[in-house]
Amino acid sequence: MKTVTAIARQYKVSPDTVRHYTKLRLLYPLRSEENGYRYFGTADENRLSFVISAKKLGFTLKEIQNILSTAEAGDTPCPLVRDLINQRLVEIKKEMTEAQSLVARLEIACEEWSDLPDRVPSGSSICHLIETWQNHCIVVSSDNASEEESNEKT
Amino acid sequence: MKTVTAIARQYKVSPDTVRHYTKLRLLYPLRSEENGYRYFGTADENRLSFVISAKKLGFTLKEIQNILSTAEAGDTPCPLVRDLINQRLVEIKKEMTEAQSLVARLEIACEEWSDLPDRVPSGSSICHLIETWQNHCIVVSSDNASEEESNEKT
DNA sequence: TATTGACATTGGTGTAAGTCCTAGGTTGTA
DNA sequence: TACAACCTAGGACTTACACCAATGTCAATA
Repeated sequence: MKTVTAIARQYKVSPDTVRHYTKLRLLYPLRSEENGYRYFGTADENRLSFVISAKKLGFTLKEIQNILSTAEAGDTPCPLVRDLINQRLVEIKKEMTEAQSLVARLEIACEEWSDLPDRVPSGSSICHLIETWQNHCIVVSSDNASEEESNEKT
Repeated sequence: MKTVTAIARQYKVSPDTVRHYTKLRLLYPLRSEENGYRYFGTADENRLSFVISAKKLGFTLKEIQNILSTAEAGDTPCPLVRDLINQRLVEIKKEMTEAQSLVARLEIACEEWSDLPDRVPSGSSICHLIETWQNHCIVVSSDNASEEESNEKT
């Protein structure tokens, strides 16, 4: 049975985060009748571990809540939760691919930026970094002109 | 010269986001004297494009602000900004590696979860998903016990 | 035993990066 | 001229916390 700080330290999150998750019922520690302290057991440790990982995959706490309560019902995931997870997995894979190319571009742009020490601000283009960035962007932005995602209300 | 909605639509963000960035001086459109409308030129388009990408790499708007103003000073990046970028690049590469293994684990755990339809809640372990998750976690969590990152105040 | 220091509690405020809403002004097309 | 689709400002709401302040608890030590 661990206290807030103990479990927080172990999982490398802040005590405030642990309290926050407890408030949202992602964790449900025992409560000492005596002093009101929260005490966390191994079930909570496992939940916390899952929450942390799921967050890294971009799930919101609400979604994680959803997944956990379904999971703890003991049965198979309901189609809704299955879809939620699978959608997120597809998304994150896409994001990772994009991030990879962005990393590459930023590395190039940043290098070229510092390799052009005294180029005079040449009228139209003031910013070397952005300029270089755009140069290495052309391929990406051209197939950017396609359809897909909108920014409507859900 | 594009209006808020026009540029927002082009870069697949919300008009509110564009206004937000404008308020933070990440973009600086012309303002019509007549009706107060914001009008964005190609320089702003380039900035917006950079902001969006940088955000995907996990930079905060404040950091992006910082990078942009240094960059637009026309010279090479100051060591501070260089460090900022390089640190973030290192971090994101780490995060991506971790995310990859998390994706793999979640896929496995989720599959096994739905493949165990009617296992009776067996006393101690109520949750199939978490259980499976933990099983595939052991390797990771064992070298988790090392030193490194703390959660102190900066 | 008294006193530290490091913990615990609640409740409240602050932050980032937006979203959403209200209330009203503008523009362009039918 | 009416209507849809835009524009403005301002303020409230959201998520996932962080950071107080005031106060209570506990274990070790002087």
